[in-house]
Amino acid sequence: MTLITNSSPFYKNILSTEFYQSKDTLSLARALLGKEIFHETAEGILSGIIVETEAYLQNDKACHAYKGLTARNAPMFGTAGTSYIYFIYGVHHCFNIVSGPDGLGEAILIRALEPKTGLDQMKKNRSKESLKDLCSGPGKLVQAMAIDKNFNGHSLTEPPLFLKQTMKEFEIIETTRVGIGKGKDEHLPYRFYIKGNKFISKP
DNA sequence: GTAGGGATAATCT
DNA sequence: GATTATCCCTACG
Repeated sequence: MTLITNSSPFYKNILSTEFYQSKDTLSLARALLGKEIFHETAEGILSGIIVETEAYLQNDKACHAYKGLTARNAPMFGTAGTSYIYFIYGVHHCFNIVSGPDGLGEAILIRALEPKTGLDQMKKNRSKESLKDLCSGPGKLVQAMAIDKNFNGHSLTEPPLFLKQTMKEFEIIETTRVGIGKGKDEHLPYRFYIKGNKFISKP
């Protein structure tokens, strides 16, 4: 295993707290597209580029924080740029990036990644061979990237789990969110993805 | 290739 | 006791 020190070029271009705090949640959901998530694990480095996001705002009925602070959603009220991870359907975890000022319960769900680094390890984690099956959904990417609930509340400006700038260029498609029930603000156009990218969870 | 439904448990009422 | 920001397998064209 390669030893990486804090002065390594590998840590250049890590997105700072200022990046997350300088935007409202909808703007950040767009800005996160094209950024690359890295996870340093014992089995090596895993990474993927964010190709699909969904925003959840405080005054939005589908938001976990809509009814206020609880034990589960507490990280959503913390500092922008920390992670919020929850368990859903008794089966899957979902990975979110907290947004908005402290005390406001907003976050962005990461719905899909384009796998980049550590492809063999991701295939093992997922028991799938096709690249399209590795990260094309919120539950899938958490499994592929070996993210677990211990990262709930982790600052994404620090290893071993962090985001970096990339040079990617693309067009953004805006549409409605996935899996939102009736009467829960399901019509809001809070889902964003990279036009033409084949690694999104659905068109 | 697509549609339908079951799995499964933390969280909140 | 109901609900849930999902995934995967099976059945059928």
